[in-house]
Amino acid sequence: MQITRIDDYRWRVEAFGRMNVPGIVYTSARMLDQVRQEEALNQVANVAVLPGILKASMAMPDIHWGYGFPIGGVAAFDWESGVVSPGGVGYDINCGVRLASTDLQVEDVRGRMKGLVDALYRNVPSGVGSTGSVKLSPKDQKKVLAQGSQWAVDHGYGTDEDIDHTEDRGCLAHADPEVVSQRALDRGSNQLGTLGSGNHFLEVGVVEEIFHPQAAEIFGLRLGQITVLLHSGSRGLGYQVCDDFLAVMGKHVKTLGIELPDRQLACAYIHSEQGRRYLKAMACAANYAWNNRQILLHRCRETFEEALGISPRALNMRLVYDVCHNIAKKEEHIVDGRPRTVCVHRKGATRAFGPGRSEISADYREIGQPILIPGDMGTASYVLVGTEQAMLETFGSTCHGAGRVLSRKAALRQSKGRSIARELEDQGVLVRWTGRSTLAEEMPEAYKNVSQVVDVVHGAGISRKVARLKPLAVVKG
DNA sequence: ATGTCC
Repeated sequence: MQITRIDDYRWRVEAFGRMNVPGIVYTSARMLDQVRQEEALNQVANVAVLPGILKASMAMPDIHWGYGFPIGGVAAFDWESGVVSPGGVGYDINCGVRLASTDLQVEDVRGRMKGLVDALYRNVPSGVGSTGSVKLSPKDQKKVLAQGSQWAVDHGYGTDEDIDHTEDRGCLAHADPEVVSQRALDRGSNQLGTLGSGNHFLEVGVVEEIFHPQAAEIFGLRLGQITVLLHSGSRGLGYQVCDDFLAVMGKHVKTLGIELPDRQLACAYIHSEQGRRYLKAMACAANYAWNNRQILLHRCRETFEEALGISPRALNMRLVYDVCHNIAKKEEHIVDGRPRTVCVHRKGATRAFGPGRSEISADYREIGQPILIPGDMGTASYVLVGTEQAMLETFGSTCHGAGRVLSRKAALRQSKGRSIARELEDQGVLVRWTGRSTLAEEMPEAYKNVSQVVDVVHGAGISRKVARLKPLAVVKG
């Protein structure tokens, strides 16, 4: 594999073998060494072999090894001649992040964080297999899958503004519950309003620095403000949809005569029966995830009010934005100077639409889309804004987080004999968690430096820094 | 990520 430096932030994986396009990796000289040791670069090259891929197989600076496609990967396929692949979306369909602002300043919660985080831990179910308080009839469950966030708001979990400030208004329109397996439906029947485990979290933070005052003001962010950041996905339902369609496509792809460099790249042409069914089922899982995050936000509002003894009005917890970072979407982009309809796979990558795109909430359309980048639980999270450069280069996409550097196993090994909770507390971060090994697997050293990751996408111009948030309290699954 | 092995 030959890798050529383009500039300070871009490296090209030269096309070889059956690659249709080159790979482009957004990174820095410093982080490239970490990437080189991984299988992830081979995965970037593998994706370039798939039929109908346009421009390049791209990777963001938080790239790491994933199922088939790398996490941090962006790949767009021609809508007419290209493929869709469950591995290009990931097991957690519409895993995503939402950020809420409040009218509280950090002084207002000083000395009250312990009570708050205990209440959040009590009220927001977390951990593998956790179940929530929202019970769905089979009929309601299908409505959730078809309607996404709207179902939650219609049932008292949130406001119309929440929907305005959610990517795709919290609903992919082509969702068809009839193509979702009974097993997936069963797994999702009692998990709405639950956090999940692994890297999913609920974080109370404070706005620590502002880089782009105009965008920060439009997004409703100011220094010293208390914020809530939620990271969760489609739980067991999305996992099952992915699993079901990997099996379908694994079989199907063998009939197509596409020679895959990796079986995990199982795919189908977008217009095939299998491709269309996957996209319909994926949309259902995406809608489930938006509904889930909407209910989680509602629980946060209730819990802040209860734990701090304040009114909804005094709290004024408003959704800044909700972004998904595991999805395949039909979008219009300019490719080689002409408009094309494409299927963009963002796997551990965030939409980063620049100013003017009609898909962005009217409140933000002039400045660009808010982008939410969670870091590790001890360091920081970032708010960015989408740019015209992202539209030109990356199909309007950017990074999604810090990205792992240690496997879960390696993190466990390195944390032996330490108290990660104590270490975090010493750094001013209160943590509550469910899983036995979650904190160790998720310790700050298991991740790349999020500031370095963000500096790459900012430096490359595919998004722009708006604000940095510092965690004060974290609930993990 | 995941009822972390139907």
